[in-house]
Amino acid sequence: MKISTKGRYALRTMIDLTVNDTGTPIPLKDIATRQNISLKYMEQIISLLIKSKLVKSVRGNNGGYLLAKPSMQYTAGDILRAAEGDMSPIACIERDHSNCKRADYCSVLPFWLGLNKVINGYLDSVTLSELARQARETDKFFACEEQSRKNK
Amino acid sequence: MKISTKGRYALRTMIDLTVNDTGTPIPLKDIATRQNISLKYMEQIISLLIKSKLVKSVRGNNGGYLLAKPSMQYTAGDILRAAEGDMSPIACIERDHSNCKRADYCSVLPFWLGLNKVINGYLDSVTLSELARQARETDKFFACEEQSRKNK
DNA sequence: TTGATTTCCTAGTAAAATAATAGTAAAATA
DNA sequence: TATTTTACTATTATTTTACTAGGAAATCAA
Repeated sequence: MKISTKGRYALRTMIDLTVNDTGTPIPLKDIATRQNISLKYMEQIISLLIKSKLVKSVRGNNGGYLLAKPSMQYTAGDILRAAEGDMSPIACIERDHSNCKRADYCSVLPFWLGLNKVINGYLDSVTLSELARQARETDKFFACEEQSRKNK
Repeated sequence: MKISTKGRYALRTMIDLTVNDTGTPIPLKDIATRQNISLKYMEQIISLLIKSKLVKSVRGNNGGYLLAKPSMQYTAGDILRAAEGDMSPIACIERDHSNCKRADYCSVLPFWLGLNKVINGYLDSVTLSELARQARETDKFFACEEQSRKNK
């Protein structure tokens, strides 16, 4: 049960956008360089954030990306759910839990719902601004990179 | 970030062993039939539980499997960690978090450690006997089966 | 001691997911 | 018009998942 690079890179992207915010659009190339992530892969990940309206984009020369709202107003859950699609630990309880036809009979469902609750509860208790603050405190902004193919 | 069939089947196996406990070994064939899971796949999963000493096995005719201790003394975390290998949300913090060389500089690590804590804290707050009780209360013991290949 | 049953162990494999790479079109600006 | 940057789509290598398969070893009952 691991969070994929999509989620982790998305979080780092959002933190980077916050920490390096100057009011003008930040080109993805800058973020990719700072975070040492492939630009092309990054494009796909940020497109997920665009679709969920977490970031605004400006095309063309001097274009780039901007947070859609103040960093206080994002939770880690918002970002991870946008990137990973869903943060529920089992398929049965994605979005509406109308997924599993056996839900009415499933004796384990309450247990999974409880797990889902503590996970998303925690994720939504942490704001992007808090993550950015911690990143600013750390001298340089590094993030865990294990499990990416590139670094093996 | 999903729990795989290994973890889910392992949990169902342990619940089945508890609910159907009579003191004598329960053959895996019986569990596989009741739970509608491939016997051969089940063998691999229960071998993980054997290795972690969660169940005892008796070979030969009239053989089968037994809980190694009272169901009160297992947590869902014990079972899922045995089956899934680890229940930490990112590789950096598996077992000892000596995995990631950049741990000292990682500004996101505290966030992931927090997530890890709420996940495993929850998993360890639920006992097998509690899960078995809920299974007994439900008329028939069903468990969610979505996401397995067989059922698609 | 033979046959049936059951665990144990290892290898193989199809499908899906992951983590990218690649190319090109469209927009914007200088 | 050249350059920069986002936007979109396709392709691909690798890994993981979820099995299937076969046979050895142990145990018991007849």
